[in-house]
Amino acid sequence: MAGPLRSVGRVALADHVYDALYRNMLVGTIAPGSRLNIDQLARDLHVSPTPLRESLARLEAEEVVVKRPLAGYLATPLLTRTGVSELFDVRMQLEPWLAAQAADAGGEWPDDAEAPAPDDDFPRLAAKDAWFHDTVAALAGNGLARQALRRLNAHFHVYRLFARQGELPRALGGHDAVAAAIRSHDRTAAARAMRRHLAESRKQLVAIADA
Amino acid sequence: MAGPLRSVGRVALADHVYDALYRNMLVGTIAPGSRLNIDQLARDLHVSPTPLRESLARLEAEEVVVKRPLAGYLATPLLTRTGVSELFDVRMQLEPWLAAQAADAGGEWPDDAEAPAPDDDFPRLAAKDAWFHDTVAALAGNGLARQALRRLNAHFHVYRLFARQGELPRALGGHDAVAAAIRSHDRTAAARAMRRHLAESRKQLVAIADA
DNA sequence: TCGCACCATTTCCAATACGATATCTTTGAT
DNA sequence: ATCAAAGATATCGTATTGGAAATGGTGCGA
Repeated sequence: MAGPLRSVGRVALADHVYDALYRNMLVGTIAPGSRLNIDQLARDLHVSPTPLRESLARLEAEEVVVKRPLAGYLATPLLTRTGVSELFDVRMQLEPWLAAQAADAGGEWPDDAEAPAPDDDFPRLAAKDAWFHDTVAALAGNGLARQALRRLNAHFHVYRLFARQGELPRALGGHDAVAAAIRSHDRTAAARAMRRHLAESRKQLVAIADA
Repeated sequence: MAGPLRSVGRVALADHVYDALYRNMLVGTIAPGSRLNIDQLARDLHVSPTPLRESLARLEAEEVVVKRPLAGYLATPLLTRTGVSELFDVRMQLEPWLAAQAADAGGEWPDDAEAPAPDDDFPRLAAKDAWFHDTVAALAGNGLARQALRRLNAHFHVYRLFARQGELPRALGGHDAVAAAIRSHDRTAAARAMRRHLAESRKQLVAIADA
């Protein structure tokens, strides 16, 4: 017996390859805009081209890489200033609403929330940031919205921009206010706190992203 | 000048396979929830398994198919009532705003807009619906929002639901009002018209989708 | 010196075959 | 009829091949 028990962990090799590529692009081992040589990557990751191509297809669907037909894949270039602007315009439409929904919902803000620490490195900060926003979406109870938000890869783009400047985000303190509002089930306060947090992040990012 | 001119047409076979699968799922040749046998599909489409796996990986990232590791791919099941509800909640956050932005923007509503006709079949209606909403997003000038909207695959899910009932959507008349408001650059009217249109569609769909 | 065309190399893309492993189905026993 | 085991089937990853296109470098000509 033991039931399905299937979704404990991923089993497909392509999923691990996907994670490896994603992480390497996040931390800059694979630079934005650089070409992705399939054969070379296959050697480096010790896999055959097949799961690699599969991973790249998925990454392409998420706009983490771009595909030039018959010319290979590229790591998606850094967001320009207008790109940052567009990204935060979309987030501004979704996330305050999600925060409000989360405050309404019955669920409670998890206790094991680890606040971003000053000595966190980029990957850890990115993970915590992604976790925070994803948790808000999860509490809101709209799976599709959560997916849509996830697919924006906001933390991915944001942290690559920070990494270029060697600068660290200052706006992550805003997480507390949002969490507090959700905990006290205050709809409008949650939306407002999220709006403030996003506006803060946006301000710092447009200053970083030129062009 | 003249630019690369490269993206005139797709060249990768996997892209054609992707389109074929998508279309077959839209019109019901591949039923919702049915299994997708890779070898069989490869024979039917006269391609090798290689581009098929790539296409399926992309479709999986877009949630058009679901992957059960070591057990193959499934055509995504029909949206349940809560799924429809979630979908339209997200659209309600994005599309009225996009319509308002489109009304603000300098661009004009294209003349060659073909209104949905009563004798259109499902694929044609789905195409026109998708075109309409995508055009609004395009005029809004936010490429990321447009992508995010596209990735929701709203018309895909909606038309599969209609197809099951053999029923045709009644709410497509609302397109006119939105287009008119955009043409006259009336922000609030555009948003309101889009909101009405979505509410109308939603009403008809939740009636169709049980569970 | 600069631009352009040409050519060789590299790379992508698809096809094919095979082995290992997990799942699905069917058969058979209780 | 229910359950379990065994065979059949499919997925998954590997390895390799060949063709076609794009890239990068070289040399010629203006």
